[in-house]
Amino acid sequence: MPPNTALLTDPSPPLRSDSAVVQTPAFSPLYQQIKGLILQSLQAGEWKPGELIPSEMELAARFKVSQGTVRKAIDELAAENLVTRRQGKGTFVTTHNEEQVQYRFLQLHPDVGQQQDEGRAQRNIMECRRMRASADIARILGLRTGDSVIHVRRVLSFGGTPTILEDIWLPSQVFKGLTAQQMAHYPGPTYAMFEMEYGVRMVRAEEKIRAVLPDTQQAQWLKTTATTPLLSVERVTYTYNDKPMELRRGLYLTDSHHYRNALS
Amino acid sequence: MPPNTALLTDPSPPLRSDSAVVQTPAFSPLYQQIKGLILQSLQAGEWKPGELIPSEMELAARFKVSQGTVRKAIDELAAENLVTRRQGKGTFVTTHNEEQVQYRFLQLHPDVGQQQDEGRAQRNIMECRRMRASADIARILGLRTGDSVIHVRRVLSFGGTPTILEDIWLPSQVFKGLTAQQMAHYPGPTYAMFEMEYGVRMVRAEEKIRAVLPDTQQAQWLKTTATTPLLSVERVTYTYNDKPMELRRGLYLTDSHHYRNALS
DNA sequence: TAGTGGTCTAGACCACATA
DNA sequence: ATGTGGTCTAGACCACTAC
Repeated sequence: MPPNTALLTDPSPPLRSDSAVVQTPAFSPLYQQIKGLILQSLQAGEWKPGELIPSEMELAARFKVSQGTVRKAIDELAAENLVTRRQGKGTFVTTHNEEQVQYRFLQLHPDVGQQQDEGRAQRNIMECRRMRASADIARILGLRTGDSVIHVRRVLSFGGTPTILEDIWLPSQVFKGLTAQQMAHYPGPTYAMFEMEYGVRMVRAEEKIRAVLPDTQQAQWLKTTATTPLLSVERVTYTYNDKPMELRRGLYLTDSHHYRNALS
Repeated sequence: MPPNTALLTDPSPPLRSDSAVVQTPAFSPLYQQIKGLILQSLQAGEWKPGELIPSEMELAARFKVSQGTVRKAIDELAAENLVTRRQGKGTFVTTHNEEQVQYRFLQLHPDVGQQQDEGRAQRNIMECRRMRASADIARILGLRTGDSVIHVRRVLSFGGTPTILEDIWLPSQVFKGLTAQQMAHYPGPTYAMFEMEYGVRMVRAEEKIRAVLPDTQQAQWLKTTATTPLLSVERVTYTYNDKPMELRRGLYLTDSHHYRNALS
């Protein structure tokens, strides 16, 4: 069988939404096409977060390619943290819940002490209501100015010390009916709640970090002074297809915590 | 040929310096062993930064394994940025020089403007001399308190604006004879100079970030005020075998720049 | 045209988990 | 005992680069 023609019988239109870059005649290796098809199934919710996806052999049969090709496709998905392989058990859809790697996107760590003790952060929801998106928030979320968004403001405390003040904006259309109760009482990461309650899987994020001083109101919320410098962390969180689904603007108190980053 | 026995004829002692974790009888896949051998050659300087390493076929013949096994070993080295593959040309030892990805470890980006215009940063060396390592610097660099280290203090300016104040500590034994002239006048990243002049390849780094206020002296150097919050970035840079070879403590002015980070 | 890395296949066997 | 992913091999062909 000639390569690169196998999947043209598949009823999926050639939606190559990679980027706006002009590509050469769009050569795409077979395993990339397979990866795209698996991605579509993930997006469509055929397999839900935490669930087992079909074995490599099954997928190979389904797509009429060799197991090795499916393997390479899954390898890339695993490298992007979209699925998780477990030897002897199978391949699972990655979830923000029930891993030891909870709080994947939170890089703030205590200066001393064992591990991510953040699991038991106290959440204080100060606000949770719909509003109209300002121009810059709309732009970042890919909405139009004035579109409805949900605004959440909360304080996270570790060991009784207020440490993170966060403003979160979410598109109302997707997170319809989100309440302060949900934000406060869901056991586990907020992103796990988004998966369970709204079927939204956050797969990656980008952060811009600065040093700032809080205004008096912010300083009060964090029980600190207006002369205590804070980390300003703006996070844009993306779901499938590089679609932005959340904007967070956080202020981190770094007296006894630090933001950790590994470079390679 | 039974797998996992192929390389025992090689004159390399089983230096498995992975971690202090107790491992099960130390099963190691063939490709990992190959990876280790290639790594040893990189460390030993058999192939220098920027140079072409032997083709997959040659390495396969040398190690008496299949090309596919060598490929998997190189795949991992490429994923760790230790080598760079270029289709049709070969596999090259990654260098901090002569890439478009210069300044690999510098995450500070201008808020506006095209790309990493940082290439033409002005470097102002304020200090470069040997000193005795304090307890905490010695600990971080894996030295003993009082061992000789070279201390460099410099200011980086972008477009005429002082933006980064950095203190750098390096083990004197390795960077013997480093001068302020070298630090100031080498064209290209400092890490490229370390490769060329001292044969030290920095392969990864870890950063701890906080928000701080400068003291009056630091504020003067950055031509700012003592009430302007700054990013404090402590970077430990590692060469092969997870050996720490540099400590940097930087203060970043984030008025018109931000620290960027991608999470996945 | 020759050589490189990149893709694809097929089959064998190993390690791990579960029943 | 069975099924999963993990490793290893061998060979074929493709795409890119250089000569």
